[in-house]
Amino acid sequence: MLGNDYSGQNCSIARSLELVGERWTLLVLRDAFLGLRRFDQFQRSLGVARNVLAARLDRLVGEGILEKVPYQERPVRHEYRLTAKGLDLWPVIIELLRWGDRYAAPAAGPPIVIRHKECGGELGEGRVCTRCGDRLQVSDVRAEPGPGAVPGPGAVSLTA
Amino acid sequence: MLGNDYSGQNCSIARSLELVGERWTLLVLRDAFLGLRRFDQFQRSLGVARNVLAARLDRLVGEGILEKVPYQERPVRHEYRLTAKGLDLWPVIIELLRWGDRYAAPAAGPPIVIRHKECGGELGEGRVCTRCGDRLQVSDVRAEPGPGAVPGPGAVSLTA
DNA sequence: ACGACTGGGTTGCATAACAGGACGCACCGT
DNA sequence: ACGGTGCGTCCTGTTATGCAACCCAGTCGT
Repeated sequence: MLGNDYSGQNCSIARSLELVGERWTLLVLRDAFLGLRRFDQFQRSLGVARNVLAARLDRLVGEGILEKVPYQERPVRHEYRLTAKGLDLWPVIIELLRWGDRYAAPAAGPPIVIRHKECGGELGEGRVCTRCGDRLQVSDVRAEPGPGAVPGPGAVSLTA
Repeated sequence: MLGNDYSGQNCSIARSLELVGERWTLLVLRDAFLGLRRFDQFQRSLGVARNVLAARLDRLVGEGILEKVPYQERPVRHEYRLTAKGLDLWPVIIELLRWGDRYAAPAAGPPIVIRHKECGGELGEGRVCTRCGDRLQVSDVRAEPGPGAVPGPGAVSLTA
């Protein structure tokens, strides 16, 4: 970080931002929630410089938000998965998504819609399903292309 | 922003972060939700460089998240207030606060507690009051010093 | 009348972070 | 042997940030 970090703030928001507030970090996490796992997937999806991506992933692993698990030997390859701590950032991501949908979506509508897997209802205020009224967790939903989606290869799964 | 902005992402999260994801911006907004209004209040509270603060406030005013209203003439002095668009960022701030409380709070506990004004219950999951079960809006709550608070002059009001 | 003070900035410089591209390296398929 | 993939590291130039100094209008104390 820069010389003047957010310390001395005694505020949980500042401490959260200290961990996930760096440029690209929340977008890496968004992609992780969308099911991306591997270095190159993140890199292609974000277009971020590879050194910066490596630094962010390392940081997130160091903070226990992602974990690096080998998915093959010879050569050893790792994938980055959300830990419980990382999965708990889901509400933050969702509220950013909702605000962006309301105030910064393309004219066509939101590019992504979050739906309750069970009943197909959309996720609404307070992360409650607008159809059945359940409070939704990350594992209860899937992401679908919305009216403002553009075609192209996109990940879809949202769950771990 | 830097050369490579988050554009080309067609994602509401990226668009949100484009507006509020810069360093200090979300902390400025946190302070605005805590009732701070004036340049010097923000500056003292955050310890941010004055030029950076001026740039962030200008940006937020330009995006319609804050508005600059005069509170005296001769000399003209302005204060920065949250607009409706800005107030709608409350859920984002709250979820960051909750995550930080869970994973990055001091041992003593969270420095700030959000309570339902009417019944005194704490704000819980999904921004629902843990006592009376109401879904809470920004105007329904107040911020109080929590177990991990440190003494000192702090704003408290949370509402506009 | 004069200097100090306050609120609200602007300017200039040094440093840290970022973007972009080249490079490395172990393996795999052919 | 050769090209390709997965995952990075290194180098270099550009951008943003931190920091301190400065400015300006008005107001207050003496």
